[in-house]
Amino acid sequence: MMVESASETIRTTPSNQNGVSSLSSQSDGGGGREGGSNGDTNGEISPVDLLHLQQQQALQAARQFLLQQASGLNSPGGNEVKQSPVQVPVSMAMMSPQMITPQQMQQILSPPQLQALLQQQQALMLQQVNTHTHTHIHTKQLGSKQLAFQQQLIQMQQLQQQHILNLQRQGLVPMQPTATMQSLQQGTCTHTLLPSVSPHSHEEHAGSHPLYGHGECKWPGCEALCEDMGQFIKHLNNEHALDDRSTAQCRVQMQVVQQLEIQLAKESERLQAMMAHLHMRPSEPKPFNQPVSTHHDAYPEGLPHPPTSAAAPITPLLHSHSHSHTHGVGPIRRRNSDKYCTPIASELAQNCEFYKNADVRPPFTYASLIRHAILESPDRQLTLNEIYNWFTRKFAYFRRNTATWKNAVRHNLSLHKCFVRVENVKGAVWTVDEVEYQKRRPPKMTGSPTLVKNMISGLGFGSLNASYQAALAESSLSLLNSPSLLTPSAASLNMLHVGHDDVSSTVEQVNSNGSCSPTLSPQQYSHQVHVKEEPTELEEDSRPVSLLAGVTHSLPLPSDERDLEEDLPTEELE
DNA sequence: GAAGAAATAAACAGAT
DNA sequence: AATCTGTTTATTTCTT
Repeated sequence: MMVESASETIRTTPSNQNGVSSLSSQSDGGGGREGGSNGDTNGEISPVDLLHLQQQQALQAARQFLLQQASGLNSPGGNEVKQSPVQVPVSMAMMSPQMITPQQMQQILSPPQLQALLQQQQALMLQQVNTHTHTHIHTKQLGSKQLAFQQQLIQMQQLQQQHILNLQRQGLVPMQPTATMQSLQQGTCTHTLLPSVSPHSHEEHAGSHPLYGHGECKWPGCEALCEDMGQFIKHLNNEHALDDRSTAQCRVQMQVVQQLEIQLAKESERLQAMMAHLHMRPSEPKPFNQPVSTHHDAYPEGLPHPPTSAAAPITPLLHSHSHSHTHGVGPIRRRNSDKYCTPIASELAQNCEFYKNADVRPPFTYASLIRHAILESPDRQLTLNEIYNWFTRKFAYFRRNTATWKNAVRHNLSLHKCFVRVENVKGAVWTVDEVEYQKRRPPKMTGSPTLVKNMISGLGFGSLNASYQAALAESSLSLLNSPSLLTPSAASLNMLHVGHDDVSSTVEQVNSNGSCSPTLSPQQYSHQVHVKEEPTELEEDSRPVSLLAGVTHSLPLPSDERDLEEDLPTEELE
C-alpha cells in the first residue's frame, strides 16, 4: 500500500473539504460493462468435414486478409467479387491445406483483423445469398458450404467478441458500447445485416468525390474505371445505388473503420508502453480527443476556474493514477497519499502545459515540488525567490494565494532536513540533500507484501508498472540535471531493490560517491550549512533514486522541461 | 481510533 | 519601517 508509487495510484480521494469541486477520477473510468457471454457456439452440426472446411476457409481468409493488409486496405484484389470487399473465394479457401485452427488464427490475427475478416466473410455470404437466391432465404436452404460459412462466421464472431471483451477488460480498448458492440451483435446474425441500415446519401460533389480517384471508383471492391466525374456519378448511381448490397457494404465499411479505430487505439497504447519501457517521453499527451482511455484516470472533473479557455486546453493525462486533487482557491488542504513519492517529474513532464495554464492544484506535496524545482535548476540550487518563481511559472494555481503557499514553501524548506540552505556569496540558496530526501520516503516499495503479491499475481501489474514507470521517469528526469551518472548496475540494483538495507545502502553509496547527491555542487558557496533536525524521520527508504540514469541520459530531454528551464528568467519577481 | 504526514496559519527574529 | 527570509509552533485534515 505504501509503495510510494503504488500509493499514488490511489490518489483518488478528493480531499475536498471546501466544497470546491475536486478533481476526482471522473466517472468514465472505463466503466464498461462487459457483456459477459459471447454467446454460445451453436455448432452442434459440426461434422468433421464442416470443421475442416471452416478451418481451411479461415486459414485462407486469414492469409488473404493479411496479404490485403500488407498491400493496403483499398486494394481490392479479387475481380470476380466486385460488389464487396470480399476477396476470399470459396474455391481458393477450399484449396488451401489445413494448417491453422480457428484458435490459432485467433492468436495470429489481431481483433481488428479478425473482425475485418469476419466482415469479409459476411459480405461474401451476402453476396452469394444475393446472387444465388433472390429473396427469401432461409438458413436451412443454404448449401453445406454456406452452412459451414455461417458457422464459421458465428464462431469467428464469438472469438472476436471475446477478444474485444478481453481487451476491454484490460482497458486496452475503449469501450464503445454503442457502436462496436452493437455492430458486432448485429453482425452475429447475418440476416439482420440486410435491410437495417439506411444508408446515407451519396453526396455528389462537383469537383471531387471521396469515392472517386485516379479514374477509378473507390467503392470497396469496385475499381470500375470512370473517365470523368460525370461518368463516375452515373456509375455510382447505377452500380452502387441504395440496395441491400450497397447497404451491406456500407456497413462493412463502417465496421472496418471502427476496427481500425480500435486498432489505432491499441497501437497507440502499445507505442506508449514501448516508449515508457524505453524511458522515453510517452506519447500520451498528444491531442487525442477521445481519451484512448486506457487510463482509468481522472480527468479533472470540475475546473473551478475553467482554465481560461484557450489557455489550458490540455487535459492532464495524469498517468497511471488518478488524482483528485482538491483544488480550488484559497486555503485548501490537500492531502495526497503520494507524499514524497510522486513521480513528479514524469507527471510534470506530461502535464506541464496543463498545470501551467489550468488553475488546478498540482497533486504534489510542497516538498516534492520544491525538490523538483531545485533539481531542475542548472546548478541544482535555487534561492527562495527562484523557487517562488518556479512555482508561479509552472503552476497557474500558485499564481494565486501567494501568501499561503509561499509560507508553506518556506515552512517546508525549513522543516525538512532534505532541504539544505547554503550561504552563497550573493545570498543563500537552497539545495536538496537527496539522501535525506530519499530517507524520508516510505520504503514500502521493497518489502511490501502486498506489492510482492501484486507482482507475483500480476494483478496489480498494470498500476505497478505504471507507477514504476512514473517513478522511473521521475528519477531519471531528476538525474538529467545531474552531471553524474549512475552505473547501470547500480541502477538495476536500485530498481530491483531487494531489501531495505540493500537499497538504502546502494543509495547511500551512490550519493556518497559524490555523484548523485545534488546536495553540494561545491562551487562558490559553502559557508554555513545549517543542519536541521528532521522532525519526521522515518524508515530509510528504498525508493529508486536514480534508475537507469545512464540510459536516460542518452535520451532526448523532454522538450518542455528543457524549454521551461531555458526560458527561465532567472530573477523575475512576481 | 491512533499515529503520522502534510497543509495551513501564525508568531517571531534576523537581514536587507 | 517595511519587507523578505527563515525558524518554529500549533492546528487541522487526511491517510494508513
